[in-house]
Amino acid sequence: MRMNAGGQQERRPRADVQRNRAALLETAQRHFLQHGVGTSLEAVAKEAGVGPATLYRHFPTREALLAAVLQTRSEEFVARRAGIEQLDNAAEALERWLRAMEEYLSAFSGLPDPLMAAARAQDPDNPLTIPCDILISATDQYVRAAQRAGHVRASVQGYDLFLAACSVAWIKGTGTEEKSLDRLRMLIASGYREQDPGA
Amino acid sequence: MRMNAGGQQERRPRADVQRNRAALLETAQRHFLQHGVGTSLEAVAKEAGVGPATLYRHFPTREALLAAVLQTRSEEFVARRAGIEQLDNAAEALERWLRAMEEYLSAFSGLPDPLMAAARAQDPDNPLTIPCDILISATDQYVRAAQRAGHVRASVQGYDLFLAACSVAWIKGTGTEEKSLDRLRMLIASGYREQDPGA
DNA sequence: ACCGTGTACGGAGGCAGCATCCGTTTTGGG
DNA sequence: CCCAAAACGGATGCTGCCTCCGTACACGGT
Repeated sequence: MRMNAGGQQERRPRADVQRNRAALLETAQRHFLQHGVGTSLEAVAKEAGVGPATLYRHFPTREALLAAVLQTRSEEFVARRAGIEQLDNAAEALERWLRAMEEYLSAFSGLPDPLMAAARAQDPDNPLTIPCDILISATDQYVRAAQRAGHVRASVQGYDLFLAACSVAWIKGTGTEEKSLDRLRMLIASGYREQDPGA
Repeated sequence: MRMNAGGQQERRPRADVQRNRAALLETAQRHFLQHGVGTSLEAVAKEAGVGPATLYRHFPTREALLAAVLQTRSEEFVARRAGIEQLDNAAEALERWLRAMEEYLSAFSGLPDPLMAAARAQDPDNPLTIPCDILISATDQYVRAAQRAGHVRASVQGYDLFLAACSVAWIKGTGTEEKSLDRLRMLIASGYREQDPGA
């Protein structure tokens, strides 16, 4: 008899459960991309071909659905991170990481809001808390490395740049044009970079 | 006979209209302060002692109500601006202006979103467009003055710092603690300030 | 003081989205 | 093939948005 870690009976997951879950994730991702994180969950359920109750059974809250969709998206993201970690230039690694994170955060319009809420509350029941903490601690790593190499001011913390990336992602989500965003990114970069003393 | 600018008959505004409008504005401000810009308009109407239709007749959209409430709030704001303009230190004037604007923008949680939408769309029908444009052009003034005095990098535009202020206000609205906000403000200030060449 | 006009009011109602309950269907092990 | 457990999904109640339309009230004139 199948047993799980807790010593209870284990059954192979039912086929319809997996099917529905996959359909929901796929549809939800499309709707999040198109209409932002505030999209109608009823519409998602209908388009996925399930009733509303099925959606809520799989994902009790909007945040849970969001976290699950982000999970599927994070594969590409971690691959990108692996590429970044091979860089020996800590300053460029930080820069690329921030950009990657910003793109991740602006995947769906409105995504930064629930993420910030999760980052603040530290509620273990909020499914977004974990991905959020990962982002913050990773940023801190890159910042420390760049600081050791003398590229970043000592007063800067990883969390600060996480906030900055969230900000840029938020602004991006409001539809601001790319040119303005670029100038804002430059402004932030000027803010955290150690001024070159050899000039 | 009373005439208005268009040459049409003019009547003194009815007493109940003014009363209702004032009650709505007062109640709306309280609700915006307490629950953010997304607060229930039905609840506002009920607490102001009027029907929903009366609210919508006075303020056809949520943005219209928001703009009217902001209007009443802006008196204190312009007074503050008058105080700033008397400063002869352009760098400090800019700094104080940015801080004043940030506080104005974070008066109600969620306020930056509709404001950014108005800033982007430039829709003349959106009642938030005008206050928004005022903020942007004022920021530009302060930036130019500070640049003439050599305190701010030439690459920085007023709109950039408007965006930055919106960002900080947005983050503030998500409930981030003041300590983190201060570090973010420092980061931004380091970003726009001209590095002192005499060091 | 009263009256008529036109302006403003507000309850009722249609609509959309959220979240849940419970009778029914599906699934897969025995 | 059967049956118990598991999952499904339509129906439902709720809240908030916004509008329509019959009613009440305020104001200017007499």
